Amino acid sequence: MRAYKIFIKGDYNMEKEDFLRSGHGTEESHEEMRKLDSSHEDSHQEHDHIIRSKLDSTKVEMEEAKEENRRLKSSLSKIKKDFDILQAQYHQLMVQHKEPNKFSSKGHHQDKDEDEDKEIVNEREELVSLSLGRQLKSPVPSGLMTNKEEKSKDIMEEAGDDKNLDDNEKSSNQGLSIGIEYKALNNPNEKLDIDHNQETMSLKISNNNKILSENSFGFKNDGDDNEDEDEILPQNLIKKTRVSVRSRCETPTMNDGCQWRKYGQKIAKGNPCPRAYYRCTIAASCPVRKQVQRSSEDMSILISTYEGTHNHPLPMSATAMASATSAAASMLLSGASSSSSSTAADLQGLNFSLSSNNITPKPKSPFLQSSSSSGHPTVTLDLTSSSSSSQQPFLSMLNRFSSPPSNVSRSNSYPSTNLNFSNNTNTLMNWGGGGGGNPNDQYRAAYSNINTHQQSPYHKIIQTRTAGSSFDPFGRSSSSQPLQSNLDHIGIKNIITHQVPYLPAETIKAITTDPNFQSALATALSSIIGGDLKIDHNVTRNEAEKSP
DNA sequence: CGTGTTTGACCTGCGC
DNA sequence: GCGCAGGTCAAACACG
Repeated sequence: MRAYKIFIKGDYNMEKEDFLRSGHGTEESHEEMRKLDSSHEDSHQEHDHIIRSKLDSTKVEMEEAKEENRRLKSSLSKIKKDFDILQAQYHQLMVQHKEPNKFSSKGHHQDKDEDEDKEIVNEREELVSLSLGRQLKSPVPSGLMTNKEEKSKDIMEEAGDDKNLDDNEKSSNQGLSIGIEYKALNNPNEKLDIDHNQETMSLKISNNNKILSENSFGFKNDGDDNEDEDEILPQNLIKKTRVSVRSRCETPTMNDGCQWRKYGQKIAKGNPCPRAYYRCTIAASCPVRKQVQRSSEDMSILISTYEGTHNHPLPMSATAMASATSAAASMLLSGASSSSSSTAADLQGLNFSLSSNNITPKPKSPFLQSSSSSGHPTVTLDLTSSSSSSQQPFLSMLNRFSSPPSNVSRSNSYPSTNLNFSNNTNTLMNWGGGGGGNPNDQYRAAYSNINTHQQSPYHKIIQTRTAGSSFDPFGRSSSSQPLQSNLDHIGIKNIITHQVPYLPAETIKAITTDPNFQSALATALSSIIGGDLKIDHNVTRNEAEKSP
């Protein structure tokens, strides 16, 4: 029996010879040989049968694969249809918003020809920088624009996608554009590459008719311009705006992806906990500072205050933080420049509200917090509020956008914005995980949620991009992205078709309706959430709204 | 030995 | 002008 089995697998002739050599030369052995031959036929048939069965199974698998392909094709076509519809709706919306804003955004640069508009549009579309807030197409911001930004602009003009021109132009007509884009500094042609070792970010903020301020939280490609801008820009007469992040963290410092060096420590008045001073060490000349202090009210709350502008490429996890702080800064600055009335906008369930006057101290929105630290206008990202719905932290977090934080200081010295990204998980403490390491890994980490939680609410935000083009969450144009990226547009309709109920201030409206802003914010949020949170894919926004 | 932290001294801005 | 508090500097120290 053992020999038969060997025949099936092995060399029949060899086994037969061995069998003869083994001394079986009698009739009995002949009988055995006949049995062996017949068994060989049986084994051969068995072999054929196995092959046939394998073929059948392979055919079945192929059929399944074909069916899967058909399903994917159909879903893709459906997505494309949805996308087209949404694109049209977005166009319609933007046209509606375009008319009233036309004057303010183009009022003082009507002499600019259309080519320049398109140029800037392309720039806005493809800038490596994080462009937050309102940006005007005037010679003034060109002074703000660093050489590298101009280079990137040129690069983008080369690689510009005319498909997106209309949308971006409409956005820019509102004087607002928020986007994060990356480029390879050394090789512009690698702009679309996933490798972001050389990615840089910058942030430019300007008003419709005047530059508000060089934002302190974005990332410029050339930090040497800081001083010049400080001299040029009147808004820099006020102290640098800060972003304060309140979070529950047991560790001495919050991992925000940047590398910091401690240079001082002080016992601040009114707080027994010492305040630590850090500066960014990724680049020697980086002016960014960070203060870390525990709250006197709740020792478990860590308050990290950021100030300054990075002048170097950042790790992906740090850019996520930058996105969040930039969004907060944008809120602050837009609020400071807009009318005194409170403003609000509904962004995919994120009730972005903002009020910006120094006259009415009481905030009408969760984001209005008039706080100032040493005369610095301060934006507070509050990550500290506890949540009972741990299963859907992000949804809860979104919902808490409409509830004012209870533990934010307030004063009237400067306008301040408070973003309540409340959550009860310590995963928030890790902005993308790891204080450095391979930027690609961080990039993948930041994307992990996006790719695996396509139905999650923030994923829908992340995937909302300017119509006609495919962007990754960091704003890079990625029309050549693989299928996954295209599929990621699934959620786009949820944001565009969601009508903004009331838009008192066009600035906030423009900010919150700008897909680039949504992307930047979502990027930050996705990094906040990290890979630890499991978002229920089946949760709808209505369900999210039900949660407390 | 290089890098990061600690800590007292010093500088600066603001309010009185 | 003075005092206070926030912020920064830099030498000493610790650590891998």
